[in-house]
Amino acid sequence: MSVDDEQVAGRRARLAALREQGADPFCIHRFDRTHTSAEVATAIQKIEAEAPDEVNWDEAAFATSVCGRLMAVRDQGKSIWADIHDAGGKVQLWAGPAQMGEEAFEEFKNLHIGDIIGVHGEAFRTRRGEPTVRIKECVLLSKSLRPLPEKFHGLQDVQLRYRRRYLDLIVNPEVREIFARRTAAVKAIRSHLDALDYQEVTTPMMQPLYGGANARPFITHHNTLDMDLYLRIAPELYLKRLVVGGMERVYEIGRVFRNEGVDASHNPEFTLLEAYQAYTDYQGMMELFEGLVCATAMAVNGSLTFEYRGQQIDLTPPWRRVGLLEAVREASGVDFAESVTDDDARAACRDLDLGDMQKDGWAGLLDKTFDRYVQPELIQPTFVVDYPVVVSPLAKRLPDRPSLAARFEPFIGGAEIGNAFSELNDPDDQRARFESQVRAGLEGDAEAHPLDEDYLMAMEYGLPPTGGMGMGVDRLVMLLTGCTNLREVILFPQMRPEEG
RNA sequence: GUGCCGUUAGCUCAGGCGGUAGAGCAUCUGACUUUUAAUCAGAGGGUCGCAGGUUCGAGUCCUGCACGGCACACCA
Repeated sequence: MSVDDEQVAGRRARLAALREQGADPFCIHRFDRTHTSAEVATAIQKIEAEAPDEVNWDEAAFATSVCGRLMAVRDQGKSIWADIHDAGGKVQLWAGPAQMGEEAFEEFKNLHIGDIIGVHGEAFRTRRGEPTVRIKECVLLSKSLRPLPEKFHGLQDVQLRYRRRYLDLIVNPEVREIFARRTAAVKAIRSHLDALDYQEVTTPMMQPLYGGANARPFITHHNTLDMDLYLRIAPELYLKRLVVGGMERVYEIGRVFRNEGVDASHNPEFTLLEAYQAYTDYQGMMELFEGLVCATAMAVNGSLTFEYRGQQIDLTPPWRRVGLLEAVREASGVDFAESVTDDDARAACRDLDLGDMQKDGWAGLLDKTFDRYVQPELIQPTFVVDYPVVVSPLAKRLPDRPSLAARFEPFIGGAEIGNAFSELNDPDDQRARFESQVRAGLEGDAEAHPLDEDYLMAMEYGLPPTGGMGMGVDRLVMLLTGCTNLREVILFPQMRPEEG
Protein backbone atom coordinates (compact mmCIF):
# COMPACT_ATOMS: atom_id res chain seq x y z
CA MET A 1 0.00 0.00 0.00
CA SER A 2 1.47 3.34 -0.99
CA VAL A 3 1.76 6.06 1.57
CA ASP A 4 -0.74 8.08 -0.41
CA ASP A 5 -3.28 5.33 -0.13
CA GLU A 6 -2.42 4.98 3.53
CA GLN A 7 -2.98 8.63 4.36
CA VAL A 8 -6.00 8.99 2.11
CA ALA A 9 -7.43 5.76 3.52
CA GLY A 10 -7.07 7.07 7.07
CA ARG A 11 -8.93 10.25 6.20
CA ARG A 12 -11.61 8.35 4.29
CA ALA A 13 -12.02 5.96 7.22
CA ARG A 14 -12.64 8.95 9.46
CA LEU A 15 -15.19 10.32 6.98
CA ALA A 16 -16.94 6.97 6.86
CA ALA A 17 -17.11 6.90 10.67
CA LEU A 18 -18.65 10.35 10.73
CA ARG A 19 -21.24 9.34 8.14
CA GLU A 20 -21.98 6.30 10.27
CA GLN A 21 -22.73 8.62 13.19
CA GLY A 22 -24.96 10.78 11.01
CA ALA A 23 -22.41 13.59 11.05
CA ASP A 24 -21.48 13.83 7.37
CA PRO A 25 -19.53 17.10 7.04
CA PHE A 26 -20.51 17.42 3.40
CA CYS A 27 -24.16 17.78 4.46
CA ILE A 28 -23.42 21.08 6.17
CA HIS A 29 -24.51 24.05 4.06
CA ARG A 30 -23.28 27.09 5.92
CA PHE A 31 -21.45 28.44 8.92
CA ASP A 32 -22.28 31.85 10.32
CA ARG A 33 -18.99 33.40 11.31
CA THR A 34 -18.88 36.48 13.47
CA HIS A 35 -15.20 37.31 13.02
CA THR A 36 -12.49 36.66 10.49
CA SER A 37 -9.02 35.94 11.85
CA ALA A 38 -8.08 39.58 11.31
CA GLU A 39 -11.26 40.79 13.03
CA VAL A 40 -10.52 38.66 16.10
CA ALA A 41 -7.12 40.34 16.42
CA THR A 42 -8.62 43.79 15.89
CA ALA A 43 -11.36 43.19 18.47
CA ILE A 44 -8.75 42.05 21.01
CA GLN A 45 -6.64 45.15 20.37
CA LYS A 46 -9.70 47.34 20.80
CA ILE A 47 -10.47 45.85 24.22
CA GLU A 48 -6.86 46.32 25.28
CA ALA A 49 -6.82 49.91 24.06
CA GLU A 50 -9.93 50.75 26.10
CA ALA A 51 -8.79 49.07 29.33
CA PRO A 52 -7.25 51.34 31.95
CA ASP A 53 -4.86 48.61 33.14
CA GLU A 54 -3.88 45.20 31.92
CA VAL A 55 -6.86 43.21 30.61
CA ASN A 56 -7.97 40.20 32.63
CA TRP A 57 -8.76 37.80 29.81
CA ASP A 58 -10.55 35.38 32.17
CA GLU A 59 -13.28 38.00 32.30
CA ALA A 60 -12.81 39.95 29.08
CA ALA A 61 -12.91 37.03 26.64
CA PHE A 62 -15.74 37.54 24.14
CA ALA A 63 -17.94 35.16 22.21
CA THR A 64 -16.92 34.53 18.63
CA SER A 65 -17.43 32.14 15.73
CA VAL A 66 -14.52 31.64 13.35
CA CYS A 67 -13.85 29.24 10.51
CA GLY A 68 -11.07 28.21 8.17
CA ARG A 69 -8.66 25.47 7.19
CA LEU A 70 -6.86 23.59 9.96
CA MET A 71 -3.16 24.08 9.19
CA ALA A 72 -1.29 23.16 12.39
CA VAL A 73 -1.97 21.13 15.53
CA ARG A 74 0.20 21.24 18.64
CA ASP A 75 -1.10 18.45 20.83
CA GLN A 76 -0.13 18.49 24.50
CA GLY A 77 -2.46 15.80 25.74
CA LYS A 78 -5.08 17.61 27.81
CA SER A 79 -4.51 20.83 25.88
CA ILE A 80 -4.30 21.28 22.14
CA TRP A 81 -3.21 24.38 20.25
CA ALA A 82 -4.14 24.63 16.60
CA ASP A 83 -4.08 27.20 13.80
CA ILE A 84 -6.77 27.80 11.23
CA HIS A 85 -6.14 29.90 8.13
CA ASP A 86 -8.75 32.05 6.41
CA ALA A 87 -8.51 34.47 3.48
CA GLY A 88 -6.97 37.23 5.56
CA GLY A 89 -4.57 35.32 7.81
CA LYS A 90 -4.67 32.87 10.67
CA VAL A 91 -5.97 32.57 14.19
CA GLN A 92 -4.93 30.22 16.96
CA LEU A 93 -7.41 27.85 18.59
CA TRP A 94 -7.19 26.29 22.02
CA ALA A 95 -8.97 23.06 22.81
CA GLY A 96 -9.33 21.48 26.25
CA PRO A 97 -11.79 18.93 27.70
CA ALA A 98 -13.03 21.32 30.41
CA GLN A 99 -14.29 23.88 27.87
CA MET A 100 -15.72 21.64 25.17
CA GLY A 101 -16.43 18.38 26.99
CA GLU A 102 -14.53 15.08 26.96
CA GLU A 103 -16.37 13.63 23.99
CA ALA A 104 -15.96 16.66 21.73
CA PHE A 105 -12.32 16.91 22.76
CA GLU A 106 -11.72 13.34 21.60
CA GLU A 107 -13.51 14.16 18.33
CA PHE A 108 -11.22 17.17 17.89
CA LYS A 109 -8.22 14.85 18.07
CA ASN A 110 -9.60 12.98 15.07
CA LEU A 111 -9.30 16.02 12.80
CA HIS A 112 -6.69 16.05 10.06
CA ILE A 113 -4.55 18.92 8.89
CA GLY A 114 -6.34 20.43 5.93
CA ASP A 115 -9.86 19.95 7.32
CA ILE A 116 -12.19 22.94 7.09
CA ILE A 117 -13.70 23.64 10.50
CA GLY A 118 -15.91 26.15 12.21
CA VAL A 119 -15.51 27.02 15.89
CA HIS A 120 -17.75 28.68 18.44
CA GLY A 121 -15.86 29.91 21.47
CA GLU A 122 -14.33 32.81 23.30
CA ALA A 123 -11.56 35.01 22.01
CA PHE A 124 -8.70 36.12 24.25
CA ARG A 125 -5.00 36.76 24.16
CA THR A 126 -2.63 34.14 25.59
CA ARG A 127 0.21 34.88 27.98
CA ARG A 128 2.54 34.52 25.01
CA GLY A 129 0.56 37.23 23.25
CA GLU A 130 -1.25 35.19 20.61
CA PRO A 131 -4.89 36.02 19.76
CA THR A 132 -6.70 32.76 20.43
CA VAL A 133 -10.19 31.29 20.37
CA ARG A 134 -10.95 28.94 23.26
CA ILE A 135 -13.17 26.26 21.72
CA LYS A 136 -16.62 25.61 23.15
CA GLU A 137 -17.91 23.82 20.08
CA CYS A 138 -16.19 22.68 16.91
CA VAL A 139 -17.91 21.71 13.66
CA LEU A 140 -16.24 19.88 10.80
CA LEU A 141 -17.42 21.77 7.70
CA SER A 142 -15.50 19.85 5.05
CA LYS A 143 -13.23 16.83 5.26
CA SER A 144 -9.85 17.07 3.52
CA LEU A 145 -9.15 13.67 2.03
CA ARG A 146 -5.59 14.29 0.84
CA PRO A 147 -2.49 15.27 2.80
CA LEU A 148 -1.25 18.83 2.23
CA PRO A 149 2.32 19.73 1.29
CA GLU A 150 4.78 20.34 4.09
CA LYS A 151 4.07 23.31 6.35
CA PHE A 152 7.56 24.73 6.68
CA HIS A 153 9.03 24.60 3.17
CA GLY A 154 5.65 24.89 1.47
CA LEU A 155 5.25 23.59 -2.06
CA GLN A 156 8.48 24.06 -3.99
CA ASP A 157 7.98 21.89 -7.07
CA VAL A 158 7.31 24.41 -9.84
CA GLN A 159 5.21 22.05 -11.90
CA LEU A 160 2.96 21.18 -8.98
CA ARG A 161 2.69 24.84 -8.02
CA TYR A 162 1.28 25.75 -11.45
CA ARG A 163 -0.70 22.58 -12.09
CA ARG A 164 -2.35 22.60 -8.64
CA ARG A 165 -2.33 26.30 -7.95
CA TYR A 166 -4.82 25.81 -5.10
CA LEU A 167 -2.13 23.96 -3.12
CA ASP A 168 0.34 26.72 -3.87
CA LEU A 169 -2.19 29.23 -2.53
CA ILE A 170 -2.92 27.16 0.59
CA VAL A 171 0.66 26.68 1.71
CA ASN A 172 2.65 29.57 0.17
CA PRO A 173 1.38 32.85 1.62
CA GLU A 174 3.65 34.96 -0.59
CA VAL A 175 1.79 33.63 -3.65
CA ARG A 176 -1.53 34.89 -2.30
CA GLU A 177 0.21 38.21 -1.73
CA ILE A 178 1.38 38.46 -5.36
CA PHE A 179 -2.13 37.87 -6.67
CA ALA A 180 -3.55 40.38 -4.21
CA ARG A 181 -1.11 42.91 -5.67
CA ARG A 182 -2.15 41.92 -9.17
CA THR A 183 -5.77 42.59 -8.25
CA ALA A 184 -4.77 45.97 -6.80
CA ALA A 185 -2.96 46.77 -10.07
CA VAL A 186 -5.99 46.02 -12.24
CA LYS A 187 -8.22 47.98 -9.89
CA ALA A 188 -5.84 50.97 -10.07
CA ILE A 189 -5.79 50.86 -13.88
CA ARG A 190 -9.55 50.83 -13.94
CA SER A 191 -10.05 53.67 -11.49
CA HIS A 192 -7.37 55.80 -13.18
CA LEU A 193 -9.15 55.50 -16.53
CA ASP A 194 -12.61 55.86 -14.99
CA ALA A 195 -11.48 59.09 -13.34
CA LEU A 196 -10.41 60.37 -16.77
CA ASP A 197 -13.94 59.71 -18.10
CA TYR A 198 -12.99 56.67 -20.14
CA GLN A 199 -15.83 54.24 -20.70
CA GLU A 200 -15.06 50.57 -20.09
CA VAL A 201 -16.43 48.31 -22.81
CA THR A 202 -16.31 44.68 -23.88
CA THR A 203 -15.80 43.71 -27.50
CA PRO A 204 -15.79 40.32 -29.24
CA MET A 205 -13.19 37.76 -28.30
CA MET A 206 -14.38 35.55 -31.15
CA GLN A 207 -13.84 37.46 -34.38
CA PRO A 208 -14.53 36.54 -38.01
CA LEU A 209 -11.28 38.35 -38.88
CA TYR A 210 -8.39 39.07 -36.54
CA GLY A 211 -6.24 42.17 -36.42
CA GLY A 212 -4.70 44.91 -34.34
CA ALA A 213 -1.36 43.19 -33.78
CA ASN A 214 1.18 41.06 -35.58
CA ALA A 215 0.56 37.56 -34.28
CA ARG A 216 -0.76 34.19 -35.33
CA PRO A 217 -4.29 33.53 -34.07
CA PHE A 218 -6.09 30.53 -32.62
CA ILE A 219 -8.91 29.28 -34.82
CA THR A 220 -12.20 27.89 -33.54
CA HIS A 221 -15.47 26.90 -35.15
CA HIS A 222 -19.10 27.87 -34.62
CA ASN A 223 -21.33 24.92 -35.38
CA THR A 224 -24.72 26.44 -36.19
CA LEU A 225 -23.28 29.39 -38.09
CA ASP A 226 -20.91 26.84 -39.65
CA MET A 227 -18.05 29.29 -39.72
CA ASP A 228 -14.51 29.51 -38.43
CA LEU A 229 -13.82 32.24 -35.92
CA TYR A 230 -10.55 33.58 -34.56
CA LEU A 231 -9.81 34.18 -30.92
CA ARG A 232 -8.81 37.82 -30.86
CA ILE A 233 -5.16 38.82 -30.87
CA ALA A 234 -6.17 42.38 -29.91
CA PRO A 235 -9.39 44.37 -29.38
CA GLU A 236 -7.98 47.34 -31.32
CA LEU A 237 -10.12 47.35 -34.45
CA TYR A 238 -13.37 47.03 -32.49
CA LEU A 239 -12.43 49.76 -30.03
CA LYS A 240 -11.72 52.15 -32.89
CA ARG A 241 -15.09 51.32 -34.42
CA LEU A 242 -16.53 52.56 -31.11
CA VAL A 243 -14.59 55.81 -31.45
CA VAL A 244 -16.12 56.17 -34.94
CA GLY A 245 -19.46 55.66 -33.18
CA GLY A 246 -18.83 58.64 -30.92
CA MET A 247 -17.48 56.96 -27.79
CA GLU A 248 -14.65 59.40 -27.46
CA ARG A 249 -12.81 57.66 -24.65
CA VAL A 250 -13.00 53.88 -24.40
CA TYR A 251 -10.94 51.15 -22.85
CA GLU A 252 -11.01 47.41 -22.42
CA ILE A 253 -9.07 45.20 -20.04
CA GLY A 254 -9.27 41.69 -21.32
CA ARG A 255 -7.73 38.52 -22.48
CA VAL A 256 -6.12 38.20 -25.90
CA PHE A 257 -4.81 35.01 -27.46
CA ARG A 258 -1.67 34.64 -29.51
CA ASN A 259 -0.61 31.34 -31.02
CA GLU A 260 3.09 31.49 -30.31
CA GLY A 261 5.75 30.04 -28.04
CA VAL A 262 5.48 29.73 -24.27
CA ASP A 263 8.33 30.98 -22.09
CA ALA A 264 9.13 33.15 -19.10
CA SER A 265 7.59 36.23 -20.75
CA HIS A 266 4.94 34.69 -23.04
CA ASN A 267 1.69 32.91 -22.21
CA PRO A 268 -0.71 32.08 -25.07
CA GLU A 269 -3.49 34.01 -23.34
CA PHE A 270 -2.66 37.19 -21.52
CA THR A 271 -4.34 40.32 -20.23
CA LEU A 272 -4.13 43.43 -22.34
CA LEU A 273 -5.31 46.95 -21.64
CA GLU A 274 -6.21 49.04 -24.66
CA ALA A 275 -7.42 52.64 -24.43
CA TYR A 276 -8.45 55.09 -27.16
CA GLN A 277 -9.02 58.81 -26.85
CA ALA A 278 -10.41 60.96 -29.63
CA TYR A 279 -8.83 64.31 -30.46
CA THR A 280 -5.42 63.49 -28.98
CA ASP A 281 -2.30 61.91 -30.40
CA TYR A 282 0.58 59.73 -29.29
CA GLN A 283 1.98 62.54 -27.17
CA GLY A 284 -1.26 62.44 -25.19
CA MET A 285 -0.85 58.67 -24.90
CA MET A 286 2.60 59.15 -23.36
CA GLU A 287 1.07 61.20 -20.58
CA LEU A 288 -1.65 58.60 -20.14
CA PHE A 289 0.97 55.87 -19.96
CA GLU A 290 3.02 57.68 -17.32
CA GLY A 291 -0.09 58.34 -15.25
CA LEU A 292 -1.34 54.77 -15.53
CA VAL A 293 1.93 53.10 -14.66
CA CYS A 294 2.55 55.45 -11.74
CA ALA A 295 -0.97 54.90 -10.36
CA THR A 296 -0.47 51.17 -10.69
CA ALA A 297 2.93 51.27 -9.00
CA MET A 298 1.47 53.21 -6.08
CA ALA A 299 -1.31 50.63 -5.74
CA VAL A 300 1.09 47.68 -5.90
CA ASN A 301 4.15 49.02 -4.07
CA GLY A 302 3.10 52.33 -2.51
CA SER A 303 6.07 53.94 -4.25
CA LEU A 304 7.29 55.11 -7.63
CA THR A 305 10.63 53.39 -7.13
CA PHE A 306 11.22 49.66 -7.01
CA GLU A 307 13.92 47.10 -7.57
CA TYR A 308 13.96 44.68 -10.48
CA ARG A 309 16.68 42.09 -11.06
CA GLY A 310 19.00 44.07 -8.82
CA GLN A 311 18.35 47.39 -10.59
CA GLN A 312 16.76 50.39 -8.90
CA ILE A 313 14.01 51.77 -11.15
CA ASP A 314 12.38 55.19 -10.78
CA LEU A 315 9.04 55.77 -12.50
CA THR A 316 8.79 59.49 -11.74
CA PRO A 317 7.58 61.33 -14.90
CA PRO A 318 8.47 62.61 -17.37
CA TRP A 319 10.12 59.54 -18.82
CA ARG A 320 13.02 59.71 -21.24
CA ARG A 321 12.12 59.79 -24.95
CA VAL A 322 14.45 58.53 -27.66
CA GLY A 323 13.94 58.14 -31.39
CA LEU A 324 14.11 54.51 -32.50
CA LEU A 325 16.55 55.15 -35.36
CA GLU A 326 18.69 57.49 -33.25
CA ALA A 327 18.88 54.99 -30.39
CA VAL A 328 19.87 52.21 -32.76
CA ARG A 329 22.48 54.42 -34.45
CA GLU A 330 24.03 55.42 -31.13
CA ALA A 331 24.13 51.91 -29.74
CA SER A 332 25.22 50.02 -32.86
CA GLY A 333 26.75 52.59 -35.16
CA VAL A 334 24.32 51.66 -37.94
CA ASP A 335 22.08 54.40 -39.35
CA PHE A 336 19.06 52.67 -40.84
CA ALA A 337 17.83 56.01 -42.19
CA GLU A 338 20.68 55.88 -44.69
CA SER A 339 19.82 52.39 -45.88
CA VAL A 340 17.06 52.13 -48.43
CA THR A 341 17.01 48.54 -49.58
CA ASP A 342 17.25 45.24 -47.73
CA ASP A 343 20.70 44.74 -49.25
CA ASP A 344 21.87 48.14 -48.01
CA ALA A 345 20.78 47.23 -44.51
CA ARG A 346 22.48 43.82 -44.58
CA ALA A 347 25.69 45.45 -45.74
CA ALA A 348 25.50 48.07 -42.97
CA CYS A 349 24.94 45.37 -40.33
CA ARG A 350 27.69 43.00 -41.52
CA ASP A 351 29.91 43.76 -38.52
CA LEU A 352 27.14 43.46 -35.92
CA ASP A 353 26.51 40.41 -33.77
CA LEU A 354 23.08 39.50 -35.15
CA GLY A 355 23.47 35.86 -36.12
CA ASP A 356 21.96 34.72 -39.39
CA MET A 357 20.70 37.74 -41.38
CA GLN A 358 19.80 35.97 -44.63
CA LYS A 359 16.05 35.94 -44.01
CA ASP A 360 15.86 39.48 -42.65
CA GLY A 361 14.92 42.55 -44.60
CA TRP A 362 15.42 46.18 -43.59
CA ALA A 363 12.72 46.12 -40.92
CA GLY A 364 13.81 42.76 -39.54
CA LEU A 365 17.42 43.91 -39.20
CA LEU A 366 16.33 47.13 -37.50
CA ASP A 367 14.28 45.07 -35.07
CA LYS A 368 17.13 42.66 -34.38
CA THR A 369 19.65 45.45 -33.90
CA PHE A 370 17.30 47.21 -31.49
CA ASP A 371 16.69 44.01 -29.51
CA ARG A 372 20.38 43.21 -29.34
CA TYR A 373 21.94 46.62 -28.70
CA VAL A 374 19.29 48.97 -27.35
CA GLN A 375 16.53 47.18 -25.46
CA PRO A 376 18.68 45.55 -22.72
CA GLU A 377 19.91 49.02 -21.74
CA LEU A 378 16.42 50.50 -21.32
CA ILE A 379 16.24 49.95 -17.56
CA GLN A 380 14.76 53.31 -16.52
CA PRO A 381 11.34 54.01 -18.07
CA THR A 382 11.85 55.12 -21.65
CA PHE A 383 9.58 55.89 -24.58
CA VAL A 384 11.13 54.72 -27.82
CA VAL A 385 9.41 56.88 -30.46
CA ASP A 386 8.83 57.13 -34.19
CA TYR A 387 8.76 53.65 -35.68
CA PRO A 388 8.97 52.95 -39.41
CA VAL A 389 5.57 52.94 -41.11
CA VAL A 390 6.35 49.54 -42.65
CA VAL A 391 6.17 47.91 -39.21
CA SER A 392 3.24 50.07 -38.04
CA PRO A 393 0.29 49.28 -40.31
CA LEU A 394 -2.32 51.02 -38.11
CA ALA A 395 -0.39 54.16 -37.12
CA LYS A 396 -0.48 57.64 -38.59
CA ARG A 397 2.51 59.05 -40.49
CA LEU A 398 4.65 61.86 -39.10
CA PRO A 399 3.80 64.94 -41.22
CA ASP A 400 7.45 65.90 -41.75
CA ARG A 401 8.86 62.36 -42.09
CA PRO A 402 6.17 60.28 -43.84
CA SER A 403 8.19 57.06 -43.73
CA LEU A 404 7.93 57.14 -39.93
CA ALA A 405 4.82 56.63 -37.81
CA ALA A 406 3.71 58.61 -34.77
CA ARG A 407 4.20 55.58 -32.56
CA PHE A 408 6.05 54.66 -29.37
CA GLU A 409 6.78 51.68 -27.20
CA PRO A 410 7.51 52.11 -23.48
CA PHE A 411 10.32 50.08 -21.92
CA ILE A 412 10.96 49.47 -18.23
CA GLY A 413 13.62 47.21 -16.79
CA GLY A 414 14.61 46.14 -20.30
CA ALA A 415 11.10 44.87 -21.04
CA GLU A 416 8.59 46.22 -23.54
CA ILE A 417 5.36 46.83 -21.67
CA GLY A 418 3.16 48.36 -24.36
CA ASN A 419 2.63 50.04 -27.68
CA ALA A 420 0.85 53.25 -28.66
CA PHE A 421 0.31 55.54 -31.58
CA SER A 422 -1.64 58.26 -33.25
CA GLU A 423 -4.29 56.17 -34.98
CA LEU A 424 -4.28 56.11 -38.75
CA ASN A 425 -7.65 57.55 -39.84
CA ASP A 426 -7.09 57.95 -43.60
CA PRO A 427 -9.09 55.06 -45.08
CA ASP A 428 -7.21 55.15 -48.38
CA ASP A 429 -3.81 54.93 -46.67
CA GLN A 430 -5.20 52.22 -44.37
CA ARG A 431 -6.36 50.21 -47.39
CA ALA A 432 -2.91 50.52 -48.95
CA ARG A 433 -1.28 49.39 -45.68
CA PHE A 434 -3.62 46.40 -45.43
CA GLU A 435 -2.84 45.49 -49.03
CA SER A 436 0.88 45.57 -48.33
CA GLN A 437 0.24 43.37 -45.27
CA VAL A 438 -1.65 40.93 -47.46
CA ARG A 439 1.32 40.86 -49.87
CA ALA A 440 3.65 40.19 -46.93
CA GLY A 441 1.32 37.38 -45.89
CA LEU A 442 1.47 35.84 -49.34
CA GLU A 443 5.25 36.06 -49.17
CA GLY A 444 5.22 33.96 -46.03
CA ASP A 445 4.78 36.39 -43.11
CA ALA A 446 2.46 34.30 -40.91
CA GLU A 447 1.79 37.29 -38.66
CA ALA A 448 0.72 39.80 -41.28
CA HIS A 449 -2.73 41.43 -40.97
CA PRO A 450 -5.59 40.24 -43.13
CA LEU A 451 -7.55 42.95 -44.97
CA ASP A 452 -10.58 44.01 -42.95
CA GLU A 453 -13.18 45.59 -45.29
CA ASP A 454 -15.64 46.13 -42.48
CA TYR A 455 -13.09 48.12 -40.52
CA LEU A 456 -12.23 50.17 -43.61
CA MET A 457 -15.90 50.96 -44.08
CA ALA A 458 -16.12 52.23 -40.50
CA MET A 459 -13.10 54.42 -41.12
CA GLU A 460 -14.72 55.81 -44.28
CA TYR A 461 -17.53 57.18 -42.12
CA GLY A 462 -14.87 59.20 -40.28
CA LEU A 463 -12.54 58.35 -37.39
CA PRO A 464 -11.53 61.50 -35.53
CA PRO A 465 -7.85 62.07 -34.86
CA THR A 466 -7.27 59.59 -32.05
CA GLY A 467 -4.53 58.43 -29.74
CA GLY A 468 -4.49 54.78 -28.75
CA MET A 469 -2.44 52.60 -26.45
CA GLY A 470 -2.03 49.02 -25.37
CA MET A 471 -0.32 47.74 -22.25
CA GLY A 472 0.57 44.22 -21.18
CA VAL A 473 -0.98 43.96 -17.74
CA ASP A 474 0.76 40.71 -16.80
CA ARG A 475 4.17 42.08 -17.75
CA LEU A 476 3.64 45.27 -15.82
CA VAL A 477 2.55 43.30 -12.73
CA MET A 478 5.58 41.07 -13.18
CA LEU A 479 7.87 44.09 -13.10
CA LEU A 480 6.18 45.75 -10.15
CA THR A 481 6.13 42.57 -8.05
CA GLY A 482 9.72 41.65 -8.88
CA CYS A 483 8.75 38.38 -10.55
CA THR A 484 11.06 37.12 -13.29
CA ASN A 485 8.62 34.60 -14.76
CA LEU A 486 5.24 35.60 -16.22
CA ARG A 487 3.75 32.41 -14.77
CA GLU A 488 4.21 33.79 -11.28
CA VAL A 489 1.55 36.43 -12.01
CA ILE A 490 -0.88 34.22 -13.98
CA LEU A 491 -3.01 31.99 -11.74
CA PHE A 492 -3.28 29.11 -14.17
CA PRO A 493 -0.50 29.38 -16.74
CA GLN A 494 -0.66 27.18 -19.80
CA MET A 495 1.15 23.84 -19.26
CA ARG A 496 1.64 20.74 -21.30
CA PRO A 497 -0.36 17.76 -20.04
CA GLU A 498 1.71 15.69 -17.65
CA GLU A 499 1.42 12.42 -19.57
CA GLY A 500 2.05 12.11 -23.31
C1' G B 1 14.19 24.49 -31.84
C1' U B 2 19.49 24.02 -29.44
C1' G B 3 22.52 23.54 -25.01
C1' C B 4 22.94 22.78 -19.74
C1' C B 5 20.38 21.12 -15.36
C1' G B 6 16.39 18.60 -12.72
C1' U B 7 12.67 14.35 -11.87
C1' U B 8 14.11 9.42 -5.15
C1' A B 9 8.10 8.45 0.44
C1' G B 10 1.99 12.75 0.24
C1' C B 11 5.61 17.27 0.78
C1' U B 12 10.94 19.24 1.43
C1' C B 13 15.46 17.04 0.48
C1' A B 14 20.16 13.50 1.25
C1' G B 15 22.04 9.24 -1.27
C1' G B 16 31.16 9.36 -2.43
C1' C B 17 34.02 4.34 -6.69
C1' G B 18 27.63 0.17 -9.30
C1' G B 19 26.40 -4.12 -4.09
C1' U B 20 18.58 -5.16 -2.04
C1' A B 21 16.98 3.00 -0.24
C1' G B 22 17.64 7.54 4.21
C1' A B 23 16.17 12.12 7.17
C1' G B 24 12.63 16.06 8.54
C1' C B 25 7.45 17.34 8.04
C1' A B 26 2.89 14.62 7.28
C1' U B 27 0.32 9.65 8.80
C1' C B 28 -0.46 5.85 12.84
C1' U B 29 0.53 4.38 18.41
C1' G B 30 1.97 6.18 23.27
C1' A B 31 3.45 10.45 26.93
C1' C B 32 2.56 15.54 28.06
C1' U B 33 -2.76 21.67 30.41
C1' U B 34 0.58 28.15 27.46
C1' U B 35 2.06 25.86 22.49
C1' U B 36 3.08 28.56 17.83
C1' A B 37 8.48 24.67 12.54
C1' A B 38 5.78 22.41 20.16
C1' U B 39 8.66 18.40 22.49
C1' C B 40 9.80 13.12 23.69
C1' A B 41 9.42 7.56 22.54
C1' G B 42 8.01 4.08 18.80
C1' A B 43 5.72 2.24 13.99
C1' G B 44 4.11 2.05 8.96
C1' G B 45 4.97 4.14 4.22
C1' G B 46 9.25 3.57 -2.20
C1' U B 47 7.71 0.52 -9.82
C1' C B 48 14.07 5.92 -7.36
C1' G B 49 9.73 10.09 -14.14
C1' C B 50 8.94 6.18 -18.39
C1' A B 51 11.25 2.52 -21.85
C1' G B 52 15.42 0.03 -23.39
C1' G B 53 20.80 -1.20 -22.84
C1' U B 54 25.65 -2.50 -20.29
C1' U B 55 26.62 -5.61 -15.89
C1' C B 56 26.68 -11.38 -11.75
C1' G B 57 24.24 -6.92 -9.83
C1' A B 58 21.74 -0.12 -11.79
C1' G B 59 18.67 5.24 -7.80
C1' U B 60 23.91 5.41 -9.46
C1' C B 61 26.81 4.09 -16.02
C1' C B 62 24.86 4.45 -21.53
C1' U B 63 20.72 5.48 -25.23
C1' G B 64 15.87 7.11 -26.27
C1' C B 65 11.31 9.38 -24.58
C1' A B 66 8.06 12.53 -21.28
C1' C B 67 7.47 16.76 -18.20
C1' G B 68 9.78 20.99 -16.06
C1' G B 69 13.70 24.92 -14.96
C1' C B 70 17.60 28.23 -16.85
C1' A B 71 20.22 30.31 -21.07
C1' C B 72 20.24 31.15 -26.21
C1' A B 73 17.33 31.18 -30.71
C1' C B 74 12.41 32.09 -32.71
C1' C B 75 8.38 35.31 -31.74
C1' A B 76 5.79 40.96 -30.69
